[in-house]
Amino acid sequence: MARLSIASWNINSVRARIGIVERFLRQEAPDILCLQETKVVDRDFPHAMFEELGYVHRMTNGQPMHHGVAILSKVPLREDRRHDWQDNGEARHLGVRLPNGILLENVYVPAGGDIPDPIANPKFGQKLRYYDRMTDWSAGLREPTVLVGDMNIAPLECDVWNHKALLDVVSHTPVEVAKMNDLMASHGWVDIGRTFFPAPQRHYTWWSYRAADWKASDRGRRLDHVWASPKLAQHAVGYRVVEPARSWEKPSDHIPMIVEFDW
DNA sequence: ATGGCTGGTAGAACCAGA
Repeated sequence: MARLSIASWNINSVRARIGIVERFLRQEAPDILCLQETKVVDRDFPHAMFEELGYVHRMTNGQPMHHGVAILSKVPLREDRRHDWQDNGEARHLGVRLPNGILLENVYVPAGGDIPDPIANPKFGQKLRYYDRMTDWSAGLREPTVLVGDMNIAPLECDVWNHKALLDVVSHTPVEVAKMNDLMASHGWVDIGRTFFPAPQRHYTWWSYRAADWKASDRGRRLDHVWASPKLAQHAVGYRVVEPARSWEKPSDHIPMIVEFDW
């Protein structure tokens, strides 16, 4: 049995936060780190720190200004594919095959704008269609797969600080939750986060920058997720988040998650 | 209490995030 740890973090600019990414890697030393919202084109990706810390296998899928994902790894990676589930050229996915043959999918789902109405707000419709296309892909998936990333939906009542107050807020609307449930059912995905922190436990991964004191108000949401194929999920031996990272210097508004497998 | 913030990029009374 070999142990492998995989971290995922929406970093909100990898260049602006290279210092806390290094702090995280020195402290937690995951084998693989999946980043979302890198906000950097591939030729400007800050490779040096990762190289120094032994993350010598790196794949990036960036674009100017927004979005962007990357996988930094101590173990070899083979690129599998880059899905464009919006079909608009945005850099939101990177899939790789690990040395043991397992697939790792790093996803950054669109936020969906402010208004939860696809007519008034086309971005919301795009988000729903993104889930539909992911579901089409997932339904045909036959291999053991780990899916991590910023799914931009907090599905359970206990995934938000106030269920009733957020029912009309993009990320927690019933139509979004239904789309996420369809996606989960299409492959039998196991929600590793809730396997290790069962509902109704408090478990958040994001807090707005706009709160005067994120910890005191604690108006969090669980937007970031780790999923595994049903049989693979039985090999998950650990899952944790690093909540103190939300208070590190110049933090991301998301915190990192780490999942460990024995296989 | 949907924004009181933040980053990228342009050089803005900008955009996007969620």
